[in-house]
Amino acid sequence: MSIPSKYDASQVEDKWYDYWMKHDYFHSEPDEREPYTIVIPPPNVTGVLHMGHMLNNTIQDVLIRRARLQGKNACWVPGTDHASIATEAKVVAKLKEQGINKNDLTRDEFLKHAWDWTEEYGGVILEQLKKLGCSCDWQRTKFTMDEDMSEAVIKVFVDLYNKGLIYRGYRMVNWDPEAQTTLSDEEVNHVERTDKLYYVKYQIEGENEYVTIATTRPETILGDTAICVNPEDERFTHLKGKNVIVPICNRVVPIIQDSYVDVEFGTGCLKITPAHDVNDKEIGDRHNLEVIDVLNADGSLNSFGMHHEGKDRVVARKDVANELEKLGILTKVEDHTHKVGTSERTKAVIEPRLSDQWFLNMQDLVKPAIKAVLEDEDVKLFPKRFNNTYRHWMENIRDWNISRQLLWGQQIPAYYYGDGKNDFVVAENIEDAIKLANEKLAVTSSGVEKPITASDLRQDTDALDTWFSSWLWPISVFDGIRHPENKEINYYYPTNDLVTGPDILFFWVARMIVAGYEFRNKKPFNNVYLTGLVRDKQRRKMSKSLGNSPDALKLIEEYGADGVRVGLLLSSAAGNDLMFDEDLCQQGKAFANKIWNSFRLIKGWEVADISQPESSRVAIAWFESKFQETLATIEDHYGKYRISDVLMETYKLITNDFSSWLLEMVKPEYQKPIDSKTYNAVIAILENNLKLLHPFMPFLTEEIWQHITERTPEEALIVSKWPESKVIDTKLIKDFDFASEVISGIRTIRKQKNIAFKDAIEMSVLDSEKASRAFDSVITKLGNISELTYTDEKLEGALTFRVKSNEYFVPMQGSIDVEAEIKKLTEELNYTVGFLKSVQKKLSNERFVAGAPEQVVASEKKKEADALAKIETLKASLAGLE
RNA sequence: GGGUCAUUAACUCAGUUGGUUUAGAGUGUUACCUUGACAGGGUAGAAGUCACUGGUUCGAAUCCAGUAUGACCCACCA
Repeated sequence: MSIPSKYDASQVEDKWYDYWMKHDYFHSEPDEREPYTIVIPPPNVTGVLHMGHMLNNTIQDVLIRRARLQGKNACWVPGTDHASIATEAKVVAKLKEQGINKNDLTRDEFLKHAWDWTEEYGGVILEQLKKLGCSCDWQRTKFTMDEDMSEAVIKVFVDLYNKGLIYRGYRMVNWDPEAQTTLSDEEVNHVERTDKLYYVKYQIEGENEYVTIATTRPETILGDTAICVNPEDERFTHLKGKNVIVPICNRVVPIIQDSYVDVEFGTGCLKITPAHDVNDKEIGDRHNLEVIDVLNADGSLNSFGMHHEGKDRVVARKDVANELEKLGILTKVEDHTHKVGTSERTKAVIEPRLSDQWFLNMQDLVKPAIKAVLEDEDVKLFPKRFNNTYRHWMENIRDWNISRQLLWGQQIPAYYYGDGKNDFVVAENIEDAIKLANEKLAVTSSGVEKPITASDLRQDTDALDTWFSSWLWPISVFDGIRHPENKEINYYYPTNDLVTGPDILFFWVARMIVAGYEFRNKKPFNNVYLTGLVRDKQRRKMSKSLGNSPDALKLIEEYGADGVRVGLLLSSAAGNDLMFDEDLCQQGKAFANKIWNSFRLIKGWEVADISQPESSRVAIAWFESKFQETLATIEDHYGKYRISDVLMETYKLITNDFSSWLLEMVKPEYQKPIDSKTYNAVIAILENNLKLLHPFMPFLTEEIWQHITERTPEEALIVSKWPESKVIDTKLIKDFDFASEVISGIRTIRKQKNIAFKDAIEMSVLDSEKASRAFDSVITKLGNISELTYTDEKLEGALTFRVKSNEYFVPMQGSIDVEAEIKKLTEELNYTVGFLKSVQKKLSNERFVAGAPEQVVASEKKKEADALAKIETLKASLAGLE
């Protein structure tokens, strides 16, 4: 069989993915083995793969494949999130294109459209993950709106309501006028921008005097119900108890005093609009002020806007300002830079708005989750510094607004039966609701009227926040809410690792920990690996809006999934941002090709029943130790989630130790056969290398694995066994390092003198080091030394080089460039003398000798002795030349 | 306004509790060699006052304080 010299990923990747799928290697069922579980951070069902997904799913796949090789029962649960606000926005936009207005549709009609959309585009992203090589258990694919998942959400809502933790309240919430829904505090981003600050004077009732206030939002003047000053502010003491006239609407409102007002800011005089500002609302509550809401749900002014009614708030702002100017009471306009809340999803400017919403009281829920992370380290965050962020958020947590004025999501299971504020019941289904409603009526009303039936009940029209379903994800994918004692949840939960971006630490990670303790009394996962953001070369965040994110599938097409995976992981320390550069994928691709060709070389050898050369024997013994050393380092890195370090170690092992050294050492002469003992050992080594590499480059490694020899499906690499740790022969490794320096020396001389490798040379050694001779056969082979001899005295008229204090002589015919030799020796001497000085400086410092640990002093003395010995040989050589 | 993190070679990053050579890796770069594994491979080399200023110490890239620059997070000053 001839093997192509170029590795072609496109020919290989789909083949092996199908093969693994066909043999169910991604699928997991509970058994007696130790489980290793990851639940995927479910991407938006209608989303497409971007670089962030590629990064964190590659990491998850690395972890899961390694666990599988370690013989654990590896289970990676994939799925998607219904992402209520984002998906609904897309559906609404699509309907609009078709000339359909959402408001003309019934709830069921709209949901039908949304489901159609989900079925059409949903899951595209999961197909893309397959291209990346992700070994998810696809039989377990979940969607946050699956019937069982929704049931769990509803059950949890009812449970929390019955515990008194969920309540309905008329509160100031974040209103997104574009999506026309409320948002939780976490969904609001504060962005800096420069607006106008308008100074407006209000007339004091019955007097020809004015007070001036400053506002960025003149349109809300129409909702003013007071003017407020600081009671300490002497400039305004004379105004106490007086009223002012609100411009335009000419409402008479009181001047009140509250210490909230900052004397320094603006005019020191604050207009109070309780309906449109959180602080104003609080002040209003303290002073029993009227609340006048001037805005409609879409952000336009309502009838309180008078002749500005119907105008959008932004338009109205200018118009009102103009009107104020005409009235001659706009005294000043200046630029003002401040932070404005915007919607995370729609980017619309958020309006604080009073409305009836559902809230979850977080105060007590959060307690076990704080303890778990910060005190017990039951859940560990990587990198650890996120503990601080976590603490800050958790300790300052406020009640969670969980209702959304959306249709796409789990409908809130509250049923209203009357007009009163408390005429509702919360139940998992309508039957329970009827029962509960009747019970409640029997208690509250004296005369029993006719019993309530289904038609008397109206279900709350709001849906739940998306995160109210995804916070259950690690539990609900195993049906642990509905059936808390089922076999799966008991086996797979808590999961092992969670890999996600720090941007959803609050949205999701923290809330999952809360949910875990509340509903299972157990953490949802042991470790959280927070990846960095993927940035471009100019350090900009990769985002759709900037258009700087490369097309994931195109990258895979060009470099192969393995190449892209390697490219992404080559430089991504946990929690640090990743500067993505396509060149790294190119490096990944070249690496794949390199491994492919090393395999080609081995496969091309003819094997014969001949004796094993000493050089091969020792080379193999060395590599086996080197491999073990690397394996130990790798295990350590894995334990610390230093995934890119794992990859770099593996990369060096394969390109340096394996390809550049081992293969060169055991390579038979051209067109001569290799002995079977060496061949078999090299194959075994190659197989172990493939195992280390498989988590990173699953396709390439499986391809080579299957090329090495015929394998049954059970013998596939993906389900083979991770290499065992053995004792490391450190002496052998050290001896080899020494030998490799000798070989380097020979190569340097060959290069300087232009001696072709095919011309054998002699070499003799003055072995003051008493160096190990274990690798002499290797030195002879790789240096092409015809005769290696040990001598007691310097060899005149030869080229020399030194390793430590050993001297090596290569006799030369013809003249030697004495000048160059002297120069070289002098340079080396100077360096060594300089080095000696720095060591001696330390040693002559009494306080160092007295203060430093014995071990350190000893090592410094050894350095001194080594340097002195080397200087001696250098000086002697120089003297010989001159 | 509060907080977290970063700043080491041209680039991307290591450098673990201060002491294994006068700071490392991968990529890139330079010179030469090589067309019998390798969209290349090999060999050798160049390249860094470890952001800055002080301090602690026998000894600091590493610990402390401050400064500068950048990034991110949190926060209801109109």
